[in-house]
Amino acid sequence: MDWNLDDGRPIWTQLAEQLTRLIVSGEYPPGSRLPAVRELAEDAGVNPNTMQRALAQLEADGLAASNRTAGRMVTEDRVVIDTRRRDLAKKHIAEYLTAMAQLGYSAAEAAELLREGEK
Amino acid sequence: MDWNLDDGRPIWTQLAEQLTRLIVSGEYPPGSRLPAVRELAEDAGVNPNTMQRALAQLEADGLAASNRTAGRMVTEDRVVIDTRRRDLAKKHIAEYLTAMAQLGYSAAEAAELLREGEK
DNA sequence: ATTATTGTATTATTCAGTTAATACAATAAT
DNA sequence: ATTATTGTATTAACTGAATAATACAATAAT
Repeated sequence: MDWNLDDGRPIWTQLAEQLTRLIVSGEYPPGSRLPAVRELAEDAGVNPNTMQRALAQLEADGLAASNRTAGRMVTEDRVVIDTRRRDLAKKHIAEYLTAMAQLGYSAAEAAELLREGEK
Repeated sequence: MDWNLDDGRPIWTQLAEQLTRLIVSGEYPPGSRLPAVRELAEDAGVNPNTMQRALAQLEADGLAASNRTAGRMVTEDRVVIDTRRRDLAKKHIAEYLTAMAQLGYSAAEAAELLREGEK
């Protein structure tokens, strides 16, 4: 997969976000097993330590838990996952509106431009 | 003013973005004089070197130019400014749609949620 | 003419993020 | 029982971002 590690923010932060997206979008279903730390790290082209840090964040968020040698599992709690999905959506909506407002676009204009696709 | 230096990205990047917003939104009109580097730095609570770096970016973008001791002026070229404003808007639109798509929301849903405000 | 203010450049230091190279304990797989 | 794989921890080194402390040249203001 394409990990898209572009902007200047810490890599482990971006990795955590990416993993979170994979979970809330269902590509890593509830209760499923995540790839091993070393495997994920190689796939993303980062140091295992960096990936470990990202995964630690996922655990802190309650999205995953590790069973030591049995690997790491996505939480079975769909409420946690869905809540996270909705919260992220709300965050993106707010950020979009704020960004557009700072450019001088009203909320109505911001919504209208979305419908047009671009311009 | 509130500079909102929050996320983990380099501060000079965020400063440049903030200054750009002030210009494209018209708070720093075309041809007007920008505050001195040291003044801006103090206001933002950052080192003058860091603010200088942000301003260098603005010049590279053609949004401002320095007249040595006469201070630094916003470009008079309204086309440059307006183009930049539109490009930033397009970027935010694309980013919003991408972010929502990664969460599993269609473009229609993303637009709908905007209209509802939240949920 | 003198002074203050401007943008700019330089050097050193600190700090967080990242990589690297291991090491260890637990346990699934054989 | 042995081996391989798992998550985890540790230490060192490197890098870029940021701060700090200056310094300098140009010129507007006095």
